[in-house]
Amino acid sequence: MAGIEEVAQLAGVSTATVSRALSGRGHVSASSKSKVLEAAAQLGYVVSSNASSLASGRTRNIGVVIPFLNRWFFSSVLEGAQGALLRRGYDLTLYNLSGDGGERSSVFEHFLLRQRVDAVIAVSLELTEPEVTRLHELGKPLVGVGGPISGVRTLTIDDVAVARLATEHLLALGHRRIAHIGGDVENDLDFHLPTNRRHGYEYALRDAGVEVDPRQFAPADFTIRGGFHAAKQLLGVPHDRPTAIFAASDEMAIGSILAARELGLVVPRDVSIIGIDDHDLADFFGLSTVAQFPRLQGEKAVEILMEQLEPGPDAAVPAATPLPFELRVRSSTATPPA
Amino acid sequence: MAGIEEVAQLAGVSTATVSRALSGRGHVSASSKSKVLEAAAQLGYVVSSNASSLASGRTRNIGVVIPFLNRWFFSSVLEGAQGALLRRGYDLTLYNLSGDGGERSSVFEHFLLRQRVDAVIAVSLELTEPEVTRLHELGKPLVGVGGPISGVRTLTIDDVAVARLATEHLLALGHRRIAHIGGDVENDLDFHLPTNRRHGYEYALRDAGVEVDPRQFAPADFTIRGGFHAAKQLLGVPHDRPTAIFAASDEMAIGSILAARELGLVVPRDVSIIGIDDHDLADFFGLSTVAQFPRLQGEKAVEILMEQLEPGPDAAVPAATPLPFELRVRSSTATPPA
DNA sequence: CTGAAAGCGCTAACAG
DNA sequence: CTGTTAGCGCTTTCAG
Repeated sequence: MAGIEEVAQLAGVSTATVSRALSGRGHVSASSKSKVLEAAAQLGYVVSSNASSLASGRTRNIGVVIPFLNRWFFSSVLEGAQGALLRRGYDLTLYNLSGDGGERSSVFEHFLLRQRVDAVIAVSLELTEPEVTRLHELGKPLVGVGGPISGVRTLTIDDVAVARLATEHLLALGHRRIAHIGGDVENDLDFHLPTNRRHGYEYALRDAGVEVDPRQFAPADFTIRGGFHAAKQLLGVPHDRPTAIFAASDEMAIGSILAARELGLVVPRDVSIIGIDDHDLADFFGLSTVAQFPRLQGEKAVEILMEQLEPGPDAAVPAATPLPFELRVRSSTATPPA
Repeated sequence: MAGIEEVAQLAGVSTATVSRALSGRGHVSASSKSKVLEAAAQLGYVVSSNASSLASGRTRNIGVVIPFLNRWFFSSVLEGAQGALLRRGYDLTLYNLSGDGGERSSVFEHFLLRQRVDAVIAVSLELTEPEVTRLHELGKPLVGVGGPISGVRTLTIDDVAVARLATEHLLALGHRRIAHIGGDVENDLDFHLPTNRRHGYEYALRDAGVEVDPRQFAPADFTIRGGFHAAKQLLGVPHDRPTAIFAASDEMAIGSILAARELGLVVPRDVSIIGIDDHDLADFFGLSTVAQFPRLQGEKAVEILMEQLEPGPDAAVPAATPLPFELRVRSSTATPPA
């Protein structure tokens, strides 16, 4: 491992100049710069991130705290963030808080405070007041994705609007008996999301003059299996079966499609089904859905942090830009049976 | 942020003693230790990882290089590794090489050389000779999971044996016309895996005196969709339809189940289907499979590295322990139709 | 634009 | 068992 000194010697300049040339901060003449670059390349020199961090106080490393790795939304956000960081020369250190409070507090009390990260991205985690405060005290920017954190810049789609759009799609097709599979409010890390989606559904119905029937709601856990069982309940009734189901996630919607099939129902002839996400499998199942773009959300989170960490000339944090979503109509929705 | 000096002062000892007490290396009297611990707790002191790393040469951080985040096997390995590291006080920095060679070389030439990691776990990546050499030169231990890297300790299930077991399960039930959905050798990052599984399948057939028929093979990309299309081909033939399908992954097996259903075939009455993995969804689909345990593989990779990084008294790297796998018979396999 | 030099906060000999 | 002290390798004032 060549050190900065060797590079300086080979380039015929001081270590200070090498540092400036390589990091881009401070002015260096073009000729010095090219000499340094060449010398560094020749020696295969790479800065020691520790020495650099210690001296500068910046780590070029971002912490991502995330509750699941094996769910589409989460892995997509992670992928987006990782890619965006890699492009900017940043590392990503991962904290997967699948577990209990013990793991969680250890991450906050130990890991994040080790000065190993410049900033934190919290995905679908409702941080507590002290957790947020602690990070702020350390001067670490924090941005949330997917769960509202009070007092913190957070990227979330407008869940109410998304759910409303999905429901309105069904209403426009002529459906009136529309069931909803949503989250189990008791058991969710982030109870806002299912609640908001349910509200969007209810607003849409009311606006259309359709009464909200609590029997047309079934809770599930956002998985295919959960959606399957919930849909079985909803579709298994002997009378007044719903003609459509709006599921709060694509996975539950896919479970619903499978449940419908098992009950001998043809989708969309006998029942229409729509979800939210535009999951990898949505296209395969011909599922109509409202797409959100989690990868983009991960990338955007990085952009926001970068503007705080390395304020550019183009200034101005793009305030609360609303996140995009988009209705994708496929073959799981149609007019209700006559 | 309190520093080590303040802790030393409060505890009435030197910084060296604080360092020793907190890191556990070197002897410290019980009384000093408890004073230090208390002082540290009181001040909310946490070591600066950079300063510590710079001085000691150890980072307590492991790099994980992985090609996918959104596939069950990969996210499970990652989860296992993350958990095991967290428990030991290590961080995990993630390098997701979904992309082309550019990204890849940048990770190897830049990121991994920044001295930010003590060791590397490479998941299903065939590292090139120079990449391995480079890491070795730096004295960074390296362990592979899931793809054979020449000259490197690698954790992989015995793919031949696993495939053989799955196939033998079908043979034992009385099947003779057994199709196989495997990898597309052209397009795989790791072509060994599909090849080995195909070999296992063929060996099992031969040992049972069944001729291998190349028309009973269909390539796919390890996804549900891919398995669906491949199975359609295999099951759609008008004559001599296979009575069983062995898919090289559960996702492809699930695709096959869906394809069979669409063709009006009842599983397992008309066709038996078995996969490999024990994917999250396997149970839901009643899929018989050979379970591998990717989480465990991630954890084990960490253990191996730890023994190199912090050689314990219990010494001895547990050499090439074979990884466990296990036949799980559910409801997708049965005797062939009469 | 460039160089000299003072640390960044901790660890690891080395003495004692 | 504990304190003293010299760095770890780089960045960044501060002069020039």
